[in-house]
Amino acid sequence: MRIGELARRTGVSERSLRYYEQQGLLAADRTPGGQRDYPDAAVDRVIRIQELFAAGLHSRKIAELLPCMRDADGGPSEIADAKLVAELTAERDRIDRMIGDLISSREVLDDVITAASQPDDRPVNLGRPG
Amino acid sequence: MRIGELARRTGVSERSLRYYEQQGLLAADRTPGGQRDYPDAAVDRVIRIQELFAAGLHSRKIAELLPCMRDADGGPSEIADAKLVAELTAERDRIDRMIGDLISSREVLDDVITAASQPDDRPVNLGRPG
DNA sequence: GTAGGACCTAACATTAATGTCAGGTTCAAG
DNA sequence: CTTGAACCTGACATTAATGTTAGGTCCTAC
Repeated sequence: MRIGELARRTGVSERSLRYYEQQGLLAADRTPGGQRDYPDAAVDRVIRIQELFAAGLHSRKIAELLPCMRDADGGPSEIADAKLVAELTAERDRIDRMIGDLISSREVLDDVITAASQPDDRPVNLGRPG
Repeated sequence: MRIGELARRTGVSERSLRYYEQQGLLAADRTPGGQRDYPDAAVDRVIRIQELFAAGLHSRKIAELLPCMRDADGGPSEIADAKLVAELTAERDRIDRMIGDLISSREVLDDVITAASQPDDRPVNLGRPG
């Protein structure tokens, strides 16, 4: 598929897809005329890349990580070396802390939303009065 | 307490603490000489602010949200209006998606880390051979 | 072959929190 | 008083993904 369709199917801008290629995250064949031609598997890959960005990994680390992932094709094409394992372990720990922060923030938002829906002081009543 | 101690106790840089003040997130009294003087409650507040930043909220939204939070002092000083509730609900949904992404990314990292620790192809063995 | 949409590269802009530096002031201790 | 650490303001820099624009090429349908 070409870049427009991939963008549509992933919700990622064409600009970002080209950036991913530039960063070595996403390869594409080229048509004789020079236009990018992506395999179907690119959809999953792009979604994975977005998740990793959302998790706060930088493109370089994602580039190192991707070849070690098991994708639709089968097993990983590389095994992470000790240095990468150490880095990924640190990232995983950071992600765990981040999840904790997110859960905490979610509660804060939820409290404020709930307080606005129940403006009086009486304790939260989970059932309905009747 | 002064800014240096607050920075030490929260792990947030002095630069960021001043920025939070500038953004209306964190108030401080001033000594006669003009130096910031924070109450003890500032520690919790700064941690909360950091969590909200980590959750991807921008400073302006945090500034609107903070007065509606229940803090150590007691109840919230304001109730979120309908517009803010709508925005916070959208943020909460985004956070939920983000948590999902993070969990997904965490699994990816974990797989790669595990694969590197168990380089052979045999299925994962949770016990020890002996 | 031509029209128009989709695509190409390249360059510059943006955002938002944070880092860093410079030049000056305050504070606590001797 | 003086000294040195801590603090002040203000300005500029950085980062990293993404937006935007310009000027040109490709592709499909007619």
